[in-house]
Amino acid sequence: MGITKTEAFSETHNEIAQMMKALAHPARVAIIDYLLSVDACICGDIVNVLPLAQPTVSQHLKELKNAGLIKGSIEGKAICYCVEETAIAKLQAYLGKVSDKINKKCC
Amino acid sequence: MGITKTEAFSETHNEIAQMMKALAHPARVAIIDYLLSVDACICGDIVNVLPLAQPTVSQHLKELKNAGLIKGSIEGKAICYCVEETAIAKLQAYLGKVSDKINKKCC
DNA sequence: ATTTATTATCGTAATATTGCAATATCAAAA
DNA sequence: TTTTGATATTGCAATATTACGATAATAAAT
Repeated sequence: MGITKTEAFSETHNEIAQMMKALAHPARVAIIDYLLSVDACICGDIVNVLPLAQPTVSQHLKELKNAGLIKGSIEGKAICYCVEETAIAKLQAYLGKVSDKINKKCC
Repeated sequence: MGITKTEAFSETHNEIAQMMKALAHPARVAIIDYLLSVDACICGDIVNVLPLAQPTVSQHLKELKNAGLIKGSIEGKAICYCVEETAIAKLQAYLGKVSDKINKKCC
């Protein structure tokens, strides 16, 4: 099939999965890293930094935005992107809970 | 195409992406959660808990194992799975770094 | 040795993702 | 208003993922 049985899972599980999915591609991880490497919003040069064509980068940016991991504000003829704190915090919270629950009596 | 340009990205970015990908499906997040909900290794009933057929669950378990997120040890005619601390720690470390770098002078 | 219980693999269909060329859009600048 | 520069959208081909029925493999129990 290729279709995920979304309805069959809890909203939380779906939400976490969706954010993880946004980071499930090296290009998107690279984009996040690049946005953070400069300590300001980035307008422009994302495309020049990545080994991908402009439409492909645009697509990846869209996915990151849809998942709520970055936000973009129009700045003249360019668009400034930066990382969304909230989403990262959510992922951290989730992994924190996972980490807490390990160690108990397992393996 | 549908093929990721893996070689074009750093090893780190690829490694992070791969682990994120393992959690990029609600079924796999649910599996992790279930493994943690019982504070011991789980032999058996993973299939009964998930709304998916046995082959599908087996496939998801395989992906989690390949990504290093869980480990499984043969226990008689069953297999015991539990979450791999190391992988979770790596993801936490990554998100920690991301989180640290935000906040500076952005948006 | 057969049965039983549990997990893995194979094969396959349906859908999703990745990547890019071509093209469109949109706002500033000339 | 035409050009220019930056990003988005469309369309398409190649590959990946998801899901499951059928079947195999494995090890304990009978």
